[in-house]
Amino acid sequence: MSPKYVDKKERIKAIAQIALKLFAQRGYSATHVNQIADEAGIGKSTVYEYFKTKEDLFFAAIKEWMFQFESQLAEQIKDRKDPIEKLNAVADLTMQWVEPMDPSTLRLSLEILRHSLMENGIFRKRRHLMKELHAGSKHLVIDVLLEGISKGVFKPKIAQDTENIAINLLAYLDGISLHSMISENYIDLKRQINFYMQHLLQTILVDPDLLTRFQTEPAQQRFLPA
Amino acid sequence: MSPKYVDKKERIKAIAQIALKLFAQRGYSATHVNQIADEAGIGKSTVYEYFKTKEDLFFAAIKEWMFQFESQLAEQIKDRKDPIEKLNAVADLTMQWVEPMDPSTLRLSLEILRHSLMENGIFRKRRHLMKELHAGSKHLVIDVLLEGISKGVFKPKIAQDTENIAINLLAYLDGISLHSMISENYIDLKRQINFYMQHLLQTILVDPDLLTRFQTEPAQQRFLPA
DNA sequence: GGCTTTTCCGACCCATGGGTCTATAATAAA
DNA sequence: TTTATTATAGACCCATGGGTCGGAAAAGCC
Repeated sequence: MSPKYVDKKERIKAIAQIALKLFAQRGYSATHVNQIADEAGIGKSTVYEYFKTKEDLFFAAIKEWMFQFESQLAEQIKDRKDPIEKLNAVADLTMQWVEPMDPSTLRLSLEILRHSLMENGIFRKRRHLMKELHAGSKHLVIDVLLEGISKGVFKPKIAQDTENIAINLLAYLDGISLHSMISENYIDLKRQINFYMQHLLQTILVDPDLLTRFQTEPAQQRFLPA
Repeated sequence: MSPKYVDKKERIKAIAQIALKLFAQRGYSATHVNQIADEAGIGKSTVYEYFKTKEDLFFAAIKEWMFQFESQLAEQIKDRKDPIEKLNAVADLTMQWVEPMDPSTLRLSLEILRHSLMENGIFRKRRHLMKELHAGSKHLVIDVLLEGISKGVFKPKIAQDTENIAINLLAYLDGISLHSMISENYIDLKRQINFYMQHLLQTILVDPDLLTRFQTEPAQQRFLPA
């Protein structure tokens, strides 16, 4: 039943994943540590063996969520060679996550937002830890940008701005995803993202003609459902 | 201290207003009935004299919030004569509520969203009561539309669609407000609303030339901050 | 087979906070 | 002034759920 040496990292990850599922279903305060332990088939005390508090567990769960995104992103980037295509991978992956319109995704996003906004929200208290949650994806994007520069596809002078560009892109994708999830009727996610990517590429591409390579349709703005 | 006969309606409203303030500050579960009672300068039991449960109180608070919007809307509509101007009043008022970027507004909106989405959310349980929350504003808009028709400004054939049009307008304003609050940087609320109103008016106006009367600037789309 | 270290968990603790009960204060009416 | 009625709140109840503790079970090591 109880092997003497356990891979703690693995165990923490497993518990966090189960917690993530429940938090996504019921929200933070309606999910009890007991339920998480039950779902994991272990005792509540065991959960507390690996996490100091419920808040820690929640934070770890969200971290796990973001890490999943990050590693999928790394995967996708690895699979493409063209820097433009690699940049596109970020947008594609975002759409893959949002598109299924899984309410869990929306619930989790709201929960994160809530805990960032509320006086005593968990992410409010740990603002200093939040950076590192985004750091992974950010660096992936930065690397793509740098690679693009060295390959002569992106303008050399953006080199000093890679971090800002990465942040802007990821923040935009976060924002537009949330919006899209909240009101599915009003936003054509693909068009919106296309629109942003166009502007971004126009700014950073050495040869704007390359734009046509990925842009499949004219990004006319349409907000209202037909 | 305690007069024998109290205006219950008034008292309910007063308590709901105080509750609203606290809910907006801390969110539902972090606001305790005790705090509400303290803030109101009354005992907790007194609160329970007027509300059966905390959930009832929350619901009443949100109702109060929406009622405030509704009565301000009624006010503004009364003050204008032109049907187009009256329709505009809805958009104007929405902007007035959202513009100050009061975090409370965002927090309340999120809380409502949350309780509509979560498995055991308060608004989930009372879906049947939700209609009546929106009914007031909806009917104000419907009346404006009907008035516009009878004055020959709006097309007669929209008469059968007034309710759908009203719902669409109010839902759009809800959605775009939320979006605007969430990511202040990306959305020019005025332009977005302008854009919607243009389309709406184009659809319902008898004489499209009247459009220029209210449209002050070309609604070019700009998403990215300059 | 002992001995030690690590893992696990059932039982417990206790603060919290939603909700109730009841005695008391207020006051309109007689 | 008395009385009936209503308003109020302090004290209480108790379920809930986060968090702790101490001991048992497992397993590596000799």
